[in-house]
Amino acid sequence: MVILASQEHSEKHVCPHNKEISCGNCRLGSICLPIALEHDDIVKLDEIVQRGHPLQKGDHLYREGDAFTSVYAVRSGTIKAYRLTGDGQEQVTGFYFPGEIIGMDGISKDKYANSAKALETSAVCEIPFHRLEELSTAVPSMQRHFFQLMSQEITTDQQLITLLSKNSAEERIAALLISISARNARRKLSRTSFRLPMSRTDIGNFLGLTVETVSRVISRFNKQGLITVESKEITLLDLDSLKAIADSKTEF
Amino acid sequence: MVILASQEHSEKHVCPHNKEISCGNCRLGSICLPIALEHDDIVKLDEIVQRGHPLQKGDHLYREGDAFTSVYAVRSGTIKAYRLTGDGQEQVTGFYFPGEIIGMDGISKDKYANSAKALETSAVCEIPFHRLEELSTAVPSMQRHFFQLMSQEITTDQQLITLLSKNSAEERIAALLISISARNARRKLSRTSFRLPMSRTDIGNFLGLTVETVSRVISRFNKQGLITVESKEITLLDLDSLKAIADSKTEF
DNA sequence: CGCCTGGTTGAGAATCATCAACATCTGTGG
DNA sequence: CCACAGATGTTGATGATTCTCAACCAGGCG
Repeated sequence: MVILASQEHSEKHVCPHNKEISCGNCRLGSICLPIALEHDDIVKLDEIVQRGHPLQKGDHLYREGDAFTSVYAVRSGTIKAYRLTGDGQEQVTGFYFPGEIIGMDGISKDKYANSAKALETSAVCEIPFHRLEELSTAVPSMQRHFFQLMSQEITTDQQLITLLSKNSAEERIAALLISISARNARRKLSRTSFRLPMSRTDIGNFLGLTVETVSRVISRFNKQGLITVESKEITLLDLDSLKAIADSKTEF
Repeated sequence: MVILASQEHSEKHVCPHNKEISCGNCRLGSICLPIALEHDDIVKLDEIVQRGHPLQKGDHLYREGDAFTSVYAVRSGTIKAYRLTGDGQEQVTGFYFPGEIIGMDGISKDKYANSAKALETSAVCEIPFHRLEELSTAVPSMQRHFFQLMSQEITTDQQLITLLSKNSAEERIAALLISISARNARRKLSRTSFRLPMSRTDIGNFLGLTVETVSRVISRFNKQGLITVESKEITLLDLDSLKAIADSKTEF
């Protein structure tokens, strides 16, 4: 809160909801596009990126099956990606924080394989894919970077596969907390204290657990003095222990 | 066996182990590269693809952590991708059949995130990535296609996530059998009768189950008359029921 | 021939899901 | 501003699916 307020004062043009932001001065720039682009290339990128698009909590960015047109960089807020199983159950496939790219699953079939929904008020940069393709052809470092982003998504998904396949409820939840913590750190936010933007149901859904189990494990972590919980506000008191639990057998 | 033998007679130059094969006459062509490439472009692709590379059962194509240089198209045989968890356990992340591409996980960090190991005698086409990048820059349809391949890998991984997160042991195994059946069909092989190239351990590892459960479920399917099993030879007797089990709640 | 890996089958244990009751939070309208 | 309703979260008791441990079997290779 304090952080946001101070930013609004000191960096008027970098407010996440300000349309006049550009890739060149975006404070997330080095996260979502950490490439050594020439000035001219950044200008080209700026030209194709469509900003604005403020989403209210619960708004959909796109839905599973919609025609694929764009990928999106999250600028502020949090986006949840999910798909529906045969019987209409939800499977959360990822949470996307500022600086992360969402929508790349749509490329292969020309329609989105997931739905994307704002968990809180959020802003995104829309990047029309056909323009991105053109730019990638023209600017090899852009192509390379986009290949890398997609590859990253693959490895992230594979980590989740491993988590779901091998780890206990406690390990999964510890891993999620650590993951959020690390992603906060990347954005220069607190590594130990944050607000969970998603519901317990979403957490369970993402980690392949029921709400009840999520609730119980979080309570247990709380009692064990590993974390402090106040509804969605979380403080990680013992990062090392949590890491140990998350990586489980790593240690020895 | 019979199929292979007849192919060797009728199509000498299309034998999977024949180095003189080219992308233009590869009988998998339309699977691994289903693009409308111009003749000239196919020639260019041919120039960068390195064939040969016969792998014996157990041979590694690359190992987790190796410097990333190439992606590979499986030409014959089966490749298993896996990563090691903290404590050295294996997590199988995928099985790759002829016509499928493996290694794209290595792009993001310039080193492979998985190890790739031949489950039987296999042949692959090596595609040096920096050459592929150049070709992608020069030939937009090639770039597009490669984006699609990576996106495909993402959606495949997400399907596995859903499977691991929501489905019972029976559902997972039915889904795997159906998946293999479908991939066989794509290669014009039998949809109902095939040899499983992987061990029960690998199956369990892939599906997040123990060997024992895999064995029990397969036995049960056998007793129920859904399949016939003779060690690794599988015949799917009731494809529809299996599909129903795999999609589980889809039906109603 | 016998060892060793891989696979099958059984019995008991453990984790997590399910069912159910209750608490808390949110936001809406009086 | 309070009261209330619906959604969200917590906690408890019970049960099912799957894991673990263990014995045994089969087949391939030296």
